[in-house]
Amino acid sequence: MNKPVTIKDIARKFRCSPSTVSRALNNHPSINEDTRRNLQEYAQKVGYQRNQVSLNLLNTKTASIGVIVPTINNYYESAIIEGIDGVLHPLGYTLNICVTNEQYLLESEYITKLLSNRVEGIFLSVSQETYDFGHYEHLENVGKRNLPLIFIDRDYEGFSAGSVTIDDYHGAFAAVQHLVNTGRKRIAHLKGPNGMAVTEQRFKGYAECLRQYGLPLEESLIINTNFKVESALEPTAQLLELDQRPDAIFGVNDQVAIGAMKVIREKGWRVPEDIAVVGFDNSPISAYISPSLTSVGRPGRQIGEEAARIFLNYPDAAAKRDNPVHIVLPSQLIIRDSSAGIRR
Amino acid sequence: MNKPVTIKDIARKFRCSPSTVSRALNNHPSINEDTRRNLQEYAQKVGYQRNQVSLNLLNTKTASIGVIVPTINNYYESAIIEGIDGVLHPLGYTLNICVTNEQYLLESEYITKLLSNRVEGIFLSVSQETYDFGHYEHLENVGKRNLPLIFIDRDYEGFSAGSVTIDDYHGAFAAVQHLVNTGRKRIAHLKGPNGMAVTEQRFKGYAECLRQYGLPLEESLIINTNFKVESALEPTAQLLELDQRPDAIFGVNDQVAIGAMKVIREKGWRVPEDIAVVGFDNSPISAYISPSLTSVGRPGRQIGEEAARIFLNYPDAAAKRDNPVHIVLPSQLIIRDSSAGIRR
DNA sequence: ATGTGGTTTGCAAACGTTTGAAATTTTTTG
DNA sequence: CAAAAAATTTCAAACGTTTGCAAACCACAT
Repeated sequence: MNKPVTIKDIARKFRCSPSTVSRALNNHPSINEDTRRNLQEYAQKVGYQRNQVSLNLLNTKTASIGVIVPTINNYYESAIIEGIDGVLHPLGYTLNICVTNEQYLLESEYITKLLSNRVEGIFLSVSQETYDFGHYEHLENVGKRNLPLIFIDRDYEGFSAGSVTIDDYHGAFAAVQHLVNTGRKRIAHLKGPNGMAVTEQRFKGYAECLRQYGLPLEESLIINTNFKVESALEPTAQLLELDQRPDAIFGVNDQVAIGAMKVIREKGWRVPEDIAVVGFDNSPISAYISPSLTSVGRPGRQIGEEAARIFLNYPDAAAKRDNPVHIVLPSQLIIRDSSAGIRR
Repeated sequence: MNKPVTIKDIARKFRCSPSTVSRALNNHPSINEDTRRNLQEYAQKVGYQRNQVSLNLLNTKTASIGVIVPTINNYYESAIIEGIDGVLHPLGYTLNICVTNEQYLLESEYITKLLSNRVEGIFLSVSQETYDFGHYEHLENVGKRNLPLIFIDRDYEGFSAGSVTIDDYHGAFAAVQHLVNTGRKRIAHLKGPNGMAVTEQRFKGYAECLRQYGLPLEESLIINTNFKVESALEPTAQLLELDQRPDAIFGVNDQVAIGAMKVIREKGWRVPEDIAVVGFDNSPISAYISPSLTSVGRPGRQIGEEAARIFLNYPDAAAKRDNPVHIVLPSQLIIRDSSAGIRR
């Protein structure tokens, strides 16, 4: 862990000025050919690495941008990051990935850190806690700096910024419509945590679809989960013990749907014959489990790409704080075995 | 996107020196109470954020460390990152997560970037390409700087550095032993890409176990995959068309095992009655699919934690370049339905 | 007035690099 | 050989912050 070699060190060694070394290493034309070669060779030998920190200071820019997400352990989130990186990496930007673990405190801490590290933009998928408590003071300084802020996946209407989200509403609607069309009458919903936009939009799609098809919205058929597979177990068991058992379950995501399927099987019912199951995310595994899972696909990668493009167009009027762009990408129902077969 | 307020701006506004502003904002005792309050209030109002870049330069340290992984879209990798962060975040370190997507070029580029950004340590899980081509020139400058480098998950013997890995060998051995003990005679292996340590260690465990139990090692029963679920489909189909069909399949990871199960079902065979299946990773989903998947668990989080501890102890002799620490954590077989039932 | 002691503020240097302009050295030319 | 031109190198400032040390200011006692 020895000190990095600096341009000054090299200059001292060669009894020349730091300017000369700098120009030599940057192939500046006004440097003598021999000098250039000697300096470059020596720099290479001692493993000189230009100090980017000093450059960032000098240029007052960093070519780095912050990405704050609740979790990375998940197909969808990492697809978003890939999408952002795919657009921004070729342009020389570096991503600064921060994982909040759904905690407001960490989110706030990371915002401060990113601002203080002078990132040139922030992509934010707000944590569950932030949503729950609804306080957005940590974004104030982002506003004061007028730094490009783009909400990804989870939007927050209270703060005027660009956003790229999924049409959860229509995705959910399509899923439930599919269940209705295949003859299901009592469709339960394993809902996410109350208050979150994803959760509520999907719920809305579910509720509205039932309404349009004249089916009742029954409270006993709607139970909260927290997106994790385990959180579906108890609620599903509860559903199966109802006097009027559901004949379909719409899970807020694939994890929950998979958890539900497990319980259904364990209780001796069949999927899809007795109970159809539909998830949300179209995670890679959903096509390979048995029965394969019908699911609503979200174009995670595309979200990231669109968000990156908003960032790149930021100086444009359209993307500005007073009139932010909101992109809503469609989701797509992918029908598989877990909901197959028409019922009469 | 307006310029950040600096300490100089504030000083100009208040007709005082930058030193005074700096001290006031840092609650230095020698600052007049009124001055302090005024300056702090103003700084707060205009959203002043100290410029960490300049501080990093001044102190020639950054309290940030690089983490280079092939992918983050995966339970295991993200558990490792969580582990590292869990230990290092409370101490004020910031992680700089880089995803190589298994490409040597990106890995090399990130190493350079991290060095040049003056990170204080690097955690590296080498990419598949790096492994394949076996060139480690990109690590030379890390060596010259004598910067703490810790291999996580995938070790490379050619470069003297600390490492934390999994005992893949014994994990694989245990998995195959379990299959043998439950009466399986023709155990196939869906191997990973040749040359990678994980792949080869697991293969070794498989091969050695067969040898110890007097079972032949048949080439036709060993086929390569690339860890992804799709990559198991064709190889499994191939296995099922053999004259002497296998009665068990040991997959290099859960994804591959799940892919294999799908094909087995589609061809009309039963798991585990006709063919037992065992995976590797104990990914969260493995307990919830049907049949639930027997798998070898890897303590990802613990890997990250141990690696972080090596980093923290780096000045110690034990962790130094000339005598690096190598920690090998045990893996653990978790038996589920996909391999249940004894056969005679 | 002068000195003492305490409080508060400012100066200047430092971190590593780049870059316009000035200075120096080398080469060319008449 | 001197002058002009060209090639090469150095100087100094800048980015934003901190900090040891010196300076300024104030109140109060002599």
